[in-house]
Amino acid sequence: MNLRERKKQRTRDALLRAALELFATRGYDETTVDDIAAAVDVSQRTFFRYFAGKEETAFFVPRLAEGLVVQALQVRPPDEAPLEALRRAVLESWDTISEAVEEIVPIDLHLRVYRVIESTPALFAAHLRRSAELEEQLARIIAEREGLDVDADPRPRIVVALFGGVIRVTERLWSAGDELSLAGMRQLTTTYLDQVGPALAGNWRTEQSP
Amino acid sequence: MNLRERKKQRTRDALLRAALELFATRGYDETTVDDIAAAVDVSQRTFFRYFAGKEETAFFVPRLAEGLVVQALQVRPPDEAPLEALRRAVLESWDTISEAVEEIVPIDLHLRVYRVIESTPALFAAHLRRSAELEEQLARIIAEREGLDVDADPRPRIVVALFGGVIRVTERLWSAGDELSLAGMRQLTTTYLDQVGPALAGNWRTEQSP
DNA sequence: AGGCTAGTGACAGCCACTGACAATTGACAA
DNA sequence: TTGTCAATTGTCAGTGGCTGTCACTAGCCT
Repeated sequence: MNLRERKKQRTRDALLRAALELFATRGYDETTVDDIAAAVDVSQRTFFRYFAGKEETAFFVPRLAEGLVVQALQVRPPDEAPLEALRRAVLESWDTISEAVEEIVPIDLHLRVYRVIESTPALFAAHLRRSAELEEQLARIIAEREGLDVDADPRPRIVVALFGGVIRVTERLWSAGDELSLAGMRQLTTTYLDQVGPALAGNWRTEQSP
Repeated sequence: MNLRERKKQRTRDALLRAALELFATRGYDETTVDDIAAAVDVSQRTFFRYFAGKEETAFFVPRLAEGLVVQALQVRPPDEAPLEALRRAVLESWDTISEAVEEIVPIDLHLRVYRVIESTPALFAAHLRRSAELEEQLARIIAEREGLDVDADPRPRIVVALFGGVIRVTERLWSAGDELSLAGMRQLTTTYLDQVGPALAGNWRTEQSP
């Protein structure tokens, strides 16, 4: 790796970390691109040469995570039921995420940023859009596993939509609570996914939720 | 109604219609607030006195629609199953929407704008966020119907998430196709909702989708 | 060593949006 | 009717995200 390359890499990482640190402490809207650039002592123009926009920095880790989920789902044994495959793919990817990112961004920092994402309208909206795109990818993979045509058969998209919905509900709850750890997220997710059956079956009034 | 009030109303409607017309023909990003203001011959500042932002104009009709859905769900007989109540509330609200809006915005214009919403990243993201907020409201109503505590029992949010997911899938399909009518939307929605059961049950490979 | 080029900074400009202040216009009472 | 008050509007200036342009500098390669 060149000196030039290394320098670029360092600038990029510095910008990223500075941005996330500022978002986590001061808030997203309260952080200007000039602030970020100043923290790394480069011009604002340089920031925009590394990132397409302020938003992109906030979604650096989520972006990596999405890639991991897709990969994980692709290697799931095809005889698993769709919901089961999705569940395992997500849980697996969380096992990998720390080591995949830690070098560049301390995952603890990301967890703080995640809270900012959930509580900042502009970021939350962007988050949902990214999720929608991810779900489209997942639906295609599921369809392929099952030997179906995504555009002809609604079922892959429906299952993924249900799964994504549950994930989003747990994300909200998790980020609103104070158990900000991967373990906590794991816990919440599994219990919520276990509720899918009960939620869709039977009469709620005759059965208690755990 | 005052002359003053009437004048305000007229300006507001004119801005709204001009904005939607421009979005539908030229595209959202290609339309500046100055364009909209100029089309109505008021200053840009006046536009911002009527609307919090460019985005707000694009979501005028959806906003009304959301209100109708909430209302419709609230008056559903409480002995209906949650998914059934949601389905009927939505279909009912679509019966009402035309007459509720037509005076201000031709519903045909809105359908064209809706396509813009789905195909413009910034608007699509905003749309998803609005949907998330609506789903939260619906979940609370469902919980109340069933005599449950939304924050203690996951099931209301899960059902609503599933329902919302299906709706969003159909919205995408509908806006991507060329049957841009309320009837077409209705049709798609009912058949997709009918697929929820099959999608979650049984083995996909042994059963065909209609 | 010297030419080449990627990376950068400085500057100008667009667009969404906001605050402040002055001018205008409708409302309402004397 | 007229004068006063309050609501509406336009103008101006400024902030922040983002982009194009251009000259300059620092690392690369022969």
